[in-house]
Amino acid sequence: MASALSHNWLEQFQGLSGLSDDLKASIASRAVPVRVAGGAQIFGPGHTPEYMLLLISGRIRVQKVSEQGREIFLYRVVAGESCVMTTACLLAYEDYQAEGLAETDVLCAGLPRPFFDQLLQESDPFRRFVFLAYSRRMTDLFHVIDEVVFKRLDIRLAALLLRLQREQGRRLAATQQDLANELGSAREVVSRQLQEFRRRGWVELGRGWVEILHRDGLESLAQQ
Amino acid sequence: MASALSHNWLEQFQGLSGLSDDLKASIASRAVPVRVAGGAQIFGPGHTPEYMLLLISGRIRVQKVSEQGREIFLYRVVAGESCVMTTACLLAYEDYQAEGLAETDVLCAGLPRPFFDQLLQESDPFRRFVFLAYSRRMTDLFHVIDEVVFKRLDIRLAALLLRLQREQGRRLAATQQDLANELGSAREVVSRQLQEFRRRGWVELGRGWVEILHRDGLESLAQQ
DNA sequence: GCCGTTGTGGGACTATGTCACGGACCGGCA
DNA sequence: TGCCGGTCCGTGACATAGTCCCACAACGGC
Repeated sequence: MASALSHNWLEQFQGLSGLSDDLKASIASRAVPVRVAGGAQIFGPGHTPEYMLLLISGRIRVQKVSEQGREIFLYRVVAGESCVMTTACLLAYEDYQAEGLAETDVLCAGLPRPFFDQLLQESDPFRRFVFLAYSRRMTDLFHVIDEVVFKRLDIRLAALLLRLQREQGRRLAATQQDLANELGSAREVVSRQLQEFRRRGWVELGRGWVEILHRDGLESLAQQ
Repeated sequence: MASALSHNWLEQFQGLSGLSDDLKASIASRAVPVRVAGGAQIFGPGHTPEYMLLLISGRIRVQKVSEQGREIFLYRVVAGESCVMTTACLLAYEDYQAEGLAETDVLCAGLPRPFFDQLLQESDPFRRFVFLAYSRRMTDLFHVIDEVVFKRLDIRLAALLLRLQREQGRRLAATQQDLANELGSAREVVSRQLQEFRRRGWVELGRGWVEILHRDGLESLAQQ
């Protein structure tokens, strides 16, 4: 099984580079490959994982969904990071009211619970790695709260478009519903706001895409 | 110094009751009393604590403040809990965009950083205690996001009044500004909403207080 | 082509946040 | 006692955001 993981996958995890060679070898031999198809749920209500997951490739989107079906994006786990929510599920027994979705096909190294415990006990750097991951996510959540509570939607939308542009290039493949979900808002609101951006000549719109014409306008708005 | 802590303060920390007697004795001997006056900041931008704090008495309010001065309450640390944000400051080096205020005079047992590391290494229950505290706070933050993004303000206000009533009794000592800060909203909005509750006969209002007349109305609203 | 599904635009209304103002209440002080 | 400044509260007018509803265009399967 473990042979399905490339021999040096551990190297991409920054915080784990400080581990002793012994420990690295031990992790490499005990880690189990975990594959998840794009679109599948990795954790969520009634879905407790058995391994601590270290993300080797792919993206995991962590979000919250309301009873009425509105969504909000919380943070994204990318290659080289661990999924602390699965860690949290392993360690505590709280019910998590958030869900993690594989945005793409995902490959993880899974550390079985007892081995994870052992690592926490034996390795100072490993502990630091886990706690740092926790702290990062808390910081992400603080940021979400800050945006949602204190920032205006046009500013947040402009910032989102700029972020997506950095990832995808000038032409963004996203429906207005996708954008609304990312922001925790409603499609209609995003639609109206995009119209306003279009009137100002900042973007062009189409079915399922947004094209950025003038970054400057968006940027001056976003940095407020 | 340590003599200023009562000999059995450790007992009120549920998760630590599973520690060996040796370890308990060791903690008791190494813990340092940390006192903070009501109103003072315990952590915040540019304020890194030197100890992991176990809260023996008093309350800590963790909140976020916007540039325009609006506030939102995130969670509260009460006696028998640890302050994970100080833990986070100890372990990681992230900048925390939240602040912790002593709501009352506060007495903590402070564990020095090296001793804290040692405990994490040696004690399974202690690790569990720390991780559980982290997970609780993440859950709290999820809850805040859920409320802020998806719930209507009248529902949140009703729930807040009911919570405060459980803590304070029928007559709540709080200005409308206090309530607004708790919710991350504006005083005027809270004012208008309270007027509506008054028109319905659910509350009576005064300068600096709110009196609950009919829990039922508030409850039926709050549980939506 | 037809047709169901999805995505977009927009009108009407409600909910929430902001700004501005005045008035009520409070404690200190002459 | 009456004045006075600070704090707290109520409210109108307006801006922003969310909800509900409907029309229609684009798309894909047939």
